[in-house]
Amino acid sequence: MKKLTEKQKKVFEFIKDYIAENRYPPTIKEIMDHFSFFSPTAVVSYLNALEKKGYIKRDKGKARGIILKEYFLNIPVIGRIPAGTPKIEEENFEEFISVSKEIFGEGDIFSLIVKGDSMKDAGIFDGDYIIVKKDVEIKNGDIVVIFYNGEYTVKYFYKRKNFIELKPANPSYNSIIIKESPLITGKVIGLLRKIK
Amino acid sequence: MKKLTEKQKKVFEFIKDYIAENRYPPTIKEIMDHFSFFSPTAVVSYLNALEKKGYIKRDKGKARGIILKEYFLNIPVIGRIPAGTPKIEEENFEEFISVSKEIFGEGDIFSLIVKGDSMKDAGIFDGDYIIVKKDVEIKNGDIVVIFYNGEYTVKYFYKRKNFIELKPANPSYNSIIIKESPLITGKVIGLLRKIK
DNA sequence: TTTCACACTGTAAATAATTATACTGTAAAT
DNA sequence: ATTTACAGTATAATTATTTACAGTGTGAAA
Repeated sequence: MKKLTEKQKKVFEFIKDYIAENRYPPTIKEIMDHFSFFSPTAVVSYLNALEKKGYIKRDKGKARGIILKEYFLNIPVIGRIPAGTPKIEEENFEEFISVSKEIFGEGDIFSLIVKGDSMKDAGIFDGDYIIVKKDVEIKNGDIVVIFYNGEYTVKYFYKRKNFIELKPANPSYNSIIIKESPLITGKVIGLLRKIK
Repeated sequence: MKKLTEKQKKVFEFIKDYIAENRYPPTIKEIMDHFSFFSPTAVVSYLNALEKKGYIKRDKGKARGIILKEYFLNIPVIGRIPAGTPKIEEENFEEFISVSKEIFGEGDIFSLIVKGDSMKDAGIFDGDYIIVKKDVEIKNGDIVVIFYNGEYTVKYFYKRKNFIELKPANPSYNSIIIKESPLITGKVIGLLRKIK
């Protein structure tokens, strides 16, 4: 991404701050007033520069049509998965986790609430929100969400010679060994925890 | 919070979806068009109902001045704290973590990136983003961020009879015992992890 | 070293388009 | 009896765009 000049940076920062405070973008006039410009054209030239350099996108003709490129990913949280429900597609989530795109990237991402302590040595505890990405290549050692025996579980994934090992991160539990190709829902790419 | 009628809910959902998609709120006309209303008054009556019931706030007179009440908390991420810098006030953060307010609540909250494995048995790993809240009461057993010996560290907090124990969650490390009252920066209320 | 293009940073003024509000009225549902 | 759920119309306010003009600095070419 191209570098901004000092003043461009200031304008960009103002837009960010404005959105953080007001939850909607500023108008050209509001930016103009804030910087004590005497003409909206001054602002427009900044917005053009910011857009050209890839920092914002503009919805032309629309009021407050300034969109920050570096922005958020809304992750739907599937609170309770009724055991035996293989479709997370049209889920009835109530919550969203919104995170800067830099954190988890983009893609088909959702969140599950972990039950149990079978992954505790991997730092995944009961009640944690795991961030799961669909449609990614699974490599040995990855933590995956699989649909197995009518339930969703989180395990380490290992492809062995003649079988697949789904290994918990807790010595109290045994690995699950399966012959057939498991129904992998996604790869765990992140975690979010609330601590009381 | 008062319950919404079916149609009010639909309008509210539309506003939420619109914002998720466009990053700025819809105009009255856009809502009107979406629901094929023939008059903006229809929309206004819905917005009034939503505001009265506490679901939105309106910035009167401003274009797209619809604000969702249930919204996000922007947590500044302080990437690297130069050892020996006791002020996190005017920090030079680059990142924000934006989370639904339901997750971590509200308040003076920031995030630090964990270095080291001294809290690994608490499920806090190297590279994790811990969510820290200032100005909260610290109780025994809480995980806290303290400024000690020119550095920030994360430890369990225990107030003993004649001293304070700052205990790591890793048998390889020893507790820090201090007599004087430590400079507690905040309490760890959450965690966010990226998994490669 | 000078010149020239070009990006950056603006002023000024007019216009077009978008957007919100206010008032009046109707009718069904709770 | 009040809330909910609209239509219709008019107007005010907000907001974006466009065109024209100009100074400053920077880097490259001559």
